[in-house]
Amino acid sequence: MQDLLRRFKADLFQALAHPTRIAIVEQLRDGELSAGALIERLGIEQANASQHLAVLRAKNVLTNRKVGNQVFYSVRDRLIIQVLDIMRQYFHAHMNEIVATLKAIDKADKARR
Amino acid sequence: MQDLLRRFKADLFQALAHPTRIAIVEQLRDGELSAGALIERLGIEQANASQHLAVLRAKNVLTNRKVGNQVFYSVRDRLIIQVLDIMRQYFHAHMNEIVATLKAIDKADKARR
DNA sequence: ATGGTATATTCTATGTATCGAATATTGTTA
DNA sequence: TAACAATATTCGATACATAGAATATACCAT
Repeated sequence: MQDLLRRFKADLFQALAHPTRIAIVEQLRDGELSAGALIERLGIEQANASQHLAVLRAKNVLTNRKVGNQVFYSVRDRLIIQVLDIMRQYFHAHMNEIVATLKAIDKADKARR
Repeated sequence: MQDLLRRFKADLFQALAHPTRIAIVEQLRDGELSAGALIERLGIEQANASQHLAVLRAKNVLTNRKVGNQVFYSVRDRLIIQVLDIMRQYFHAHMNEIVATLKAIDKADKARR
């Protein structure tokens, strides 16, 4: 059981472990949005957005409701948003090192291209 | 910047997105432990533990200090533990569905073998 | 120096995640 | 019904993550 619980948590973290999916959740912080609105705001491919939304749906991070042609998404439980807020605190607490790390990542990224 | 921040958050979630790594962080909740002690408590391969510890170190979730032959690990910032605590709340809030999901996962796992 | 213990790293095989392109589905409107 | 709009799914290529086996490193004791 303890073990299953850990797998569940890991699964949930996995669901959030992508910048685009974080962006989606952040966009939904203040209420629901249609898939189309999300795509527009994030400026990403429709198929890609839909795939990420599917991940978040599968892990029950988001719920959706259909209204005619459109699908509106919202965050199912604000605890998820709370987690993101703590992450923000964490970020502020460790700004210095983090910025250094980010720069390193960015540099590595550019080198790879 | 907003973008880099999201990548940072995603990275941190990624670091926590494995049951073994969650178990490690949970073991360290009340203070530091040596790598050996962790391995013993979790009952996993030495090399595997070391790899997971490397991930957690790389993302600055853990810090370590050497004492002679041994390396003691601890959680760098209790905010991380707070995140896990919120996950626990989340778990309790959605117990029913989660248990169903876990069973499904388990079943799929067994079918795969 | 030699051997032993604790931990880390590298290698390799396998599985999982991601993207964009193409296609399918569902609902709406003419 | 046909055409269109919004969203979802499937596919194929590439990248990333994981486990275990083998090997390396660091420190201690003799």
